[in-house]
Amino acid sequence: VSRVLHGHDRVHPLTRERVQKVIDELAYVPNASAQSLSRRRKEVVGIISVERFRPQYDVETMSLLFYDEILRGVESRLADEGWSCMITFLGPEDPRGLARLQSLSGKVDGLMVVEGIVASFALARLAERVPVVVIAGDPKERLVDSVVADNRSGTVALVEHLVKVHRRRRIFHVDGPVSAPDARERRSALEGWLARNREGWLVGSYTGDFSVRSGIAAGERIVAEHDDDLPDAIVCANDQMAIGVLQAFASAGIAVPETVSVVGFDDIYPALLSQPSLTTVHQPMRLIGERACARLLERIAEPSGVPRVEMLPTELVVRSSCGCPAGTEQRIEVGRHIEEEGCAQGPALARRARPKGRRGGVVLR
Amino acid sequence: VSRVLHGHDRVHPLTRERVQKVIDELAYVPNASAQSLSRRRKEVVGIISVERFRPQYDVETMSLLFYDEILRGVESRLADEGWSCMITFLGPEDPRGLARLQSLSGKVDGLMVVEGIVASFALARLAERVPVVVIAGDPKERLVDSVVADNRSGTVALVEHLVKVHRRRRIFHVDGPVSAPDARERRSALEGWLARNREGWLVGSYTGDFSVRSGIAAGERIVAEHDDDLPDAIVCANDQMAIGVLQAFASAGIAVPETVSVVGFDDIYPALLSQPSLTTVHQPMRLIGERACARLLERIAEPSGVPRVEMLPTELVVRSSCGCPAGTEQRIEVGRHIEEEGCAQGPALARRARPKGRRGGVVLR
DNA sequence: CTGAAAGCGCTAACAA
DNA sequence: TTGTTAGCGCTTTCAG
Repeated sequence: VSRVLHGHDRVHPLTRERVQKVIDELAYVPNASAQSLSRRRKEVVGIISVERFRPQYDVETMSLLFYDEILRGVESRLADEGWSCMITFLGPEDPRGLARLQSLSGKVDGLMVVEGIVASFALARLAERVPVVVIAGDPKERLVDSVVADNRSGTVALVEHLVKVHRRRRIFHVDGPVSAPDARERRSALEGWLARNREGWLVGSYTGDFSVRSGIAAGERIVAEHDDDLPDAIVCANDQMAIGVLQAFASAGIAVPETVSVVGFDDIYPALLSQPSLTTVHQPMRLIGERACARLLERIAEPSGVPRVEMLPTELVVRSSCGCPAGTEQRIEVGRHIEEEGCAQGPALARRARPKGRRGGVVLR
Repeated sequence: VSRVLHGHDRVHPLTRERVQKVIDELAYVPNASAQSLSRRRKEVVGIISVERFRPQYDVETMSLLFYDEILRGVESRLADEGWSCMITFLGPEDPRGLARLQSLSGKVDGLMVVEGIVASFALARLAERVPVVVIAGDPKERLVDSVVADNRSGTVALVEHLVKVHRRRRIFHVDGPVSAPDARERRSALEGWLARNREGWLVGSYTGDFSVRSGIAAGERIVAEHDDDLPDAIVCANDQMAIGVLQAFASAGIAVPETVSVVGFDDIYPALLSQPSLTTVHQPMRLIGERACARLLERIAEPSGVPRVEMLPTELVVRSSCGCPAGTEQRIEVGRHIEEEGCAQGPALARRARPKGRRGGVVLR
């Protein structure tokens, strides 16, 4: 039955037919647990994503679509392979978190983890047991495979658009939390560009927490402190905060984009509907999911080897909050697809790199 | 090790400690496949949901949030139990569909299927192998367990609000596709109410396909055919179509809600932002997921027994497109939590009710 | 090409 | 309380 089912072995056509008939009659489906046990492969990967419980839809909820798109990307890649996907949502402070991760790790051949949920020590522990790919993590991460969007060139495209096209020179930065790697990337790209180019400079900054609320606070602060001398442009680390700034400015009667430009990052749905519609940067979420999954499958097939960081291009989405005419919606791809080698000496990887009886570095396919 | 890990058996405290120490040192996690094989239980359930690939966010995409919320409900229920969840997205015409379902059914203890993806013959086949719960299916379904929102009382609440509060008597109905059970429920509830109450009556209807586009078509048709004598209210089978109608009316210069009311169903996010904001009915998606999952777990524990339909209350969301003042946002729970017995004689269930070598009715745990 | 049998890693029943 | 062992259902040698 096994031989017929998988078609690998040579089986006499008549036998095959006879067996197949019974398979069909019984609607036989093999027990996956037994298969996995025997094959030492479960053909299942796990993805750990963020839980956020919200009773009502709002702008914050919409940013969750980000994760749902990643999931869809992962699943579609997996479907091509005949594998399946287990999903676990974890809150930032879930007390059962570790236990759930552990239990999950026994049910899968590999794990994908969305940045910001799993503490790095837990990540290292997981990585000792199964291959792990980090999604949207720190591109400086050298110990685990990761797939990220190119936040830097997205930011640069945004600033260049502001400065070169709209001549907005005095930039105010609404930053994200220091703990968020993507906020870090965006900030450092912004600062780097401003340091290299005399045409624009920073007139102030505010550290928010990625929420609309903190964007409103930033906007109010700007109005209060720079009222006589508003910045030319507000560069926000994400769309939620940009929407908050827009709201604060609307309340204060400040015209966007006439008086000041506002731009965001992420391209969440409400950014499209805001007044004025928000110029932002789009991340290829679905592609991120697909690539992360592809990378994980490679790692499962070949656990040894150096971890890599894969960086995906983003899209500058030009709408009207930057100063372009209302109704504008132009998408420009920025950045390129980069793959960088990490560091083979990392502790997490070091152990994984030498599975029983194998020297690292050998490419097996 | 097994005894220590699960704590069931009496193990000497010293032995337990000694064993636990090694477990910790090795960071031992049991192989779930071997456990499942031995226990005859995988502690995994599958959920089959709809795939819809959309390169850009728009109103249609937002309606997908519906499914994502269900998934989150399922997962949270499962987490309480220490079980895991496998997700499969299926397109309506996926040629690999059957194969994927089959393969999935070998990996799980039970399946939840979102209405409208799996043909009923395939559903029956699945139900022979594993317990199946249908989500948002036809409440007339008597052969499989199902969990649905109470579309009927939601519709009734909507119409009563329109007729009794706003005196909108001449109703136009923008219907959903005949194949959709929820559209069917909403339609028949509307017709039933109108038949029983003389205060309102139908002046026309249009059959759409749940898309914004078809809503626009409906709106244009209404404008063209009823221009001199517009209906008092347009009752749409979902929010997307209501938004389409709103758009068509805006283009035609028809004032909503002054001249005519428009209401939707589902409470998708863009309904909140439409001009005017849409009065609609909210379904408790997350709860639907939780209840469906709970029901499935019960069925897995006790496969025999009569299938049930569980109906969850909805919320009337009163905003301004019905005629209430702009800025209104009132939520009123309607309908009650109902559980109805299905038919134990159904073929799908009949076979499941007697697993090999067992007479039904024996509770095994 | 087909049949037989040794595991895969675990649980649970039984013996000690 | 602890040790031993027979499966769980499948894949994959190895013999024939």
